[in-house]
Amino acid sequence: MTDNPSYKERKVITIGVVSELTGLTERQIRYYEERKLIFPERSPRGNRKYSFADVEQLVEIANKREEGVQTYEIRQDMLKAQRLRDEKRNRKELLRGEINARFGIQKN
Amino acid sequence: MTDNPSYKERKVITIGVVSELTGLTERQIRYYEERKLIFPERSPRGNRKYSFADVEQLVEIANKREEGVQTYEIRQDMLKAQRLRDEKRNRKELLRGEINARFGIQKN
DNA sequence: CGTGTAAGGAATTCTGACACG
DNA sequence: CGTGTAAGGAATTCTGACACG
Repeated sequence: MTDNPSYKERKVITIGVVSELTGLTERQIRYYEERKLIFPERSPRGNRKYSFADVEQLVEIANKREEGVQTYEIRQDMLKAQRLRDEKRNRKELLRGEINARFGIQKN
Repeated sequence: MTDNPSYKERKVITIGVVSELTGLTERQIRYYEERKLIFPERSPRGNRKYSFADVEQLVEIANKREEGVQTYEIRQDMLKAQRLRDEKRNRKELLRGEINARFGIQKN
């Protein structure tokens, strides 16, 4: 209620706390950012801030890494999943557009 | 899913971020703790950690303060609200007990 | 009472780099 | 490639205290 109720997405957690939460070292967390697996925000001074969603993402990355999956592969999988989500969304919009074309504009 | 999905209650936010989020100074935030209006956890070293629920609580406190309400009164209101919640819970349990006494133990 | 501030110290975080493998 | 570590600096946080009102 403060301003945005999506507690899961708000980037408010510092790297030290993320380290505690995930069991990863700060070095690892920064490295995964370098490999474009995670995208923290920055405070005015430059301190990284993560969301709970980021924390979960990091746990998944950690699991993959334990299985020996390289960061490059993890990134490829992420991109693929992203593409699938985008396509799905696009198909939905396309369908909506067709419906509107035939039956006219209507809310919802 | 990491371990506890209650993002709203997890105490993971440092005082600096809470200050940004609420607009309160760190001095004020610490003072409200001294007056028992807010109860952060502590990191191993002693750094305060707050939840989103705490942040919302602080915003409410800030509003009350702007209206001129003193911290003591705010605390009294909090305690009263807590008592009401407790009583409600107790009445519920009492009722459950009576039902069980008459109709025997049953789950739920 | 509620809040600002200067004080001193300890822990945090950041970046770039060297190391190993 | 993925991670550890020492390096140096800047920002963060903590406590206890003095100040004002």
